[in-house]
Amino acid sequence: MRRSKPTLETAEALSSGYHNIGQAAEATGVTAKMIRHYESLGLLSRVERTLSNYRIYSDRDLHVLRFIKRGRSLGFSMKEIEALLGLWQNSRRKSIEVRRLAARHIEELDAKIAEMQGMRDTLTHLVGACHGDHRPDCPILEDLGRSPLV
Amino acid sequence: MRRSKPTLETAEALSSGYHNIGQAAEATGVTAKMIRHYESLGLLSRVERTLSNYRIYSDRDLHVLRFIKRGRSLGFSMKEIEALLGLWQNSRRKSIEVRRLAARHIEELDAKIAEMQGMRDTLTHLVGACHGDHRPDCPILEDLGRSPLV
DNA sequence: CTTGACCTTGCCATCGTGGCAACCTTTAGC
DNA sequence: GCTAAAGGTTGCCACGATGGCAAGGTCAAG
Repeated sequence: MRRSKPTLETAEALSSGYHNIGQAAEATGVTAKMIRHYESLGLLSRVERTLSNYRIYSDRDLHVLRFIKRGRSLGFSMKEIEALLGLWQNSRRKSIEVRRLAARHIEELDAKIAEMQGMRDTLTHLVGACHGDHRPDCPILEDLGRSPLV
Repeated sequence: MRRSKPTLETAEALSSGYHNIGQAAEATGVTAKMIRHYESLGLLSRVERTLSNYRIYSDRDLHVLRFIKRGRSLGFSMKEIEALLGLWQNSRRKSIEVRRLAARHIEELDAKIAEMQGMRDTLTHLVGACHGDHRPDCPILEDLGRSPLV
């Protein structure tokens, strides 16, 4: 069974509201590479293909990609984003589940922030104590090299 | 040329101030795995071996391992630690080089902290606006799913 | 001599992303 | 219609720091 229009389907798709991966990348700010990656993670349901095997994306797919991008920019892991996407697409979700997930993420952020602030404060103190000239003496190295550390 | 004491060398080494990898790990809090890894990165100069191919570590090696561990706990990358170790072991170093390295690291920490605080603040706001009950409505998902985002 | 603890090397996995290679398809210019 | 450029396809390797596992060698105690 031969098609009357050999390989035109790509043009068809693009002119009827669909986008190829480059257009999707530009429209969402997600690189083509990562779009394929998210598909492989199962975050984009059943991506359609043209006759010539090009991926085509609907506006809904772009919406999902922006969702992922926004989730990443808020520091969510791919696993968390997967869960959030599931909730987003489930009209019978309970908002408390979303909030729990976000609250847990805030806790993780707070822990990391506190850890890094501790590093920064220690380093700031050490840098302040280092005269920083041509001489070798340096409290920073003394801290790092102090033996037992305990 | 045969040795008079066949494979005793390991015991010899351990009884003359040297440590095998397990002892070094326990003494420094660095896992045996990571000790080998740091060696492969060239951070531990020429690690000695016993006749039976066991690594043996001097007190100086343990000192280096503690230096690395402390550097990691301050958030330095392995590359930065490599540089710091070089300065530490160079008696003709200039303290300004050490301070520059540390100051740059503080800037990176500050940037990451600011980024994560931004995430946390946004999320805290969203979580505060989410009633978090059995209903599906949720400002968190609305933020993630808001189309153009812009 | 056996057993268990500990050492050796080497490979795979994580997580999110980038890069490259080899090859196929579409598009634009001539 | 041919050709070249642009852009799509898959697949593999890399990062950074760490963990895990497997297969084998070694050591110390019973």
